[in-house]
Amino acid sequence: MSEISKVYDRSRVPLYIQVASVMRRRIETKHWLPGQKISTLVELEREFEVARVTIRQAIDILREEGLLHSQQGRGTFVAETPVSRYWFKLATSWDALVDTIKDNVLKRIKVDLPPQSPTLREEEGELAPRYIFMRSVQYKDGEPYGVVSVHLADSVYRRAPDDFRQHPALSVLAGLKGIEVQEAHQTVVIGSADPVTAGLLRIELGAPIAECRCVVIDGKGVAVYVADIIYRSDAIKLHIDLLAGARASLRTAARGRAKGRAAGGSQVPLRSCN
Amino acid sequence: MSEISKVYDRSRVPLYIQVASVMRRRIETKHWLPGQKISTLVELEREFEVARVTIRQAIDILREEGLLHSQQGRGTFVAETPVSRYWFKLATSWDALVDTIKDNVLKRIKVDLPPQSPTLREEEGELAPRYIFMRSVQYKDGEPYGVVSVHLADSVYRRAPDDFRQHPALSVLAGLKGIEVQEAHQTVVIGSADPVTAGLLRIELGAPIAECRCVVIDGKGVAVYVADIIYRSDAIKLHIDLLAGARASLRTAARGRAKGRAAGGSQVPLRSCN
DNA sequence: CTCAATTTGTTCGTATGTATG
DNA sequence: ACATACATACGAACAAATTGA
Repeated sequence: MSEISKVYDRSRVPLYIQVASVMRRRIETKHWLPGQKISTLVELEREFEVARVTIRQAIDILREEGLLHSQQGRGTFVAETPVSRYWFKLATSWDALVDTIKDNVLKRIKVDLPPQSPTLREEEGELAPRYIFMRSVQYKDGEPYGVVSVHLADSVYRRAPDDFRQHPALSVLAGLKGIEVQEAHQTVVIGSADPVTAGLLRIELGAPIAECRCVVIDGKGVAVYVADIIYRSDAIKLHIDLLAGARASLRTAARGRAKGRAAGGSQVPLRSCN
Repeated sequence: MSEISKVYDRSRVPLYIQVASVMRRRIETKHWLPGQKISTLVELEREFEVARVTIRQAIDILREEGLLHSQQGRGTFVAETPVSRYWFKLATSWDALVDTIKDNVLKRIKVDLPPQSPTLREEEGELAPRYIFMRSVQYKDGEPYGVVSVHLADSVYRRAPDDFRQHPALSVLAGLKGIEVQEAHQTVVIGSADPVTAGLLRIELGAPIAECRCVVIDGKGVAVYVADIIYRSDAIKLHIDLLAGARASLRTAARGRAKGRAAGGSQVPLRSCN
């Protein structure tokens, strides 16, 4: 048995779907450029070590998706205008997070059996006595890309019920006076869509998703905001500035030394150490 | 047509695999608790609106994975010791990154046609004149979980060729004197495995993966280290302290006021340069 | 202990989908 | 396009183990 068929065998997914997913990826990663003619059926047959019909089935899928178009006698070509992916930048700081969500387009979803309170891990603070539960779907260009399920401490909710009903909870929370935020963190893992999520995001059951959990802990150690956010995996991108901490320190230090001086330019001096 | 079968129809993946993935998720999210008896076949039949045999096939998959076990006449139960997933914490700062990889278990892979130099985007700095290309696979408990493809500037490589051959490039780089790091960032998106990656990581073709790109830019604006790292999606977890920037500022400000006080504990003083 | 209800395990027939040559 | 082989999915019927009345 050849190397490549061992890879296929690892999967229970039909061959032509696997082949399609590989070709789709080549287009997305610009390995196959827009407008370019892709390999001939014969070449693909040899490369993937599958029958011609299987290649054709894979190409059919991508044609339906608008990623390829074929012309008899000429060949198969990559579409000129591939869909843009990974447009949503996951926030990595409080300010960025509040900023990105402040003018989100979202639609509230009714939940039949709202959970009374969130289930917290040890490091996620203490439970508040009462929570409000809300769920909404985020849209871009009419396409859903995220589902947000929020547990908001009732005490916080009562401060501005109308605002919380109409606007993203976190941005309302950030604007409230007198709330001391002791901790705010977000964890991200990759999971797969359950039927409810798949329905809301209009993706396949079991399709990869990014599961984000965002917890805000107040000055007393109480988790006042607990959000489970699920994004389509092809919508999001994460950009981490590995030197951000150092940069922030420098900025503050500089500010401390020469008070009021701007942190100057886009470049930072940094790392001449070692 | 019912709601749920609409969801199924969106996918070309076999039904029993979809059902299995939903049930797997319930176990992972503790919706079904360890040791608990899950719904009977008849109930599951009704819930998923599929035939009994299909439910059985799904359960068979999870039994093979060690997540479920059934007993005739009693029922089907969630395993007591579900496999731990998401154990690898993706680093979000330079120090954490250097720290996590410094004693990695990895195996070098020979690459037939190493690319001459990386393809950089605008924000990723200037190309160095020459690069060395290396690829390795990272293991935990004999299981592969990551593939690292590194382009290292030749000028840097020559500083310590032996070290670079034997140890993770980034930790060697971090230890080199006189290298000024101007930028270091990492972007993460979710993709799907191509045949080569699937083979190396022993996952299905098209299975979800985390694609990380890590770029280090030196003082002259040259990208000296460009790594494409691919992780199995079920291996990694990302923890973001949203207040890290603010915290770092505070820390430095405090240090500025009371000069010379050690940053305490086993933590490296770090970045006290400049 | 037996009986009935419950629950998983197995098998058949049929129809359609997948993959090859 | 065709013939062949195997996988997927359904519904139904029956067998075997477990439980509790």
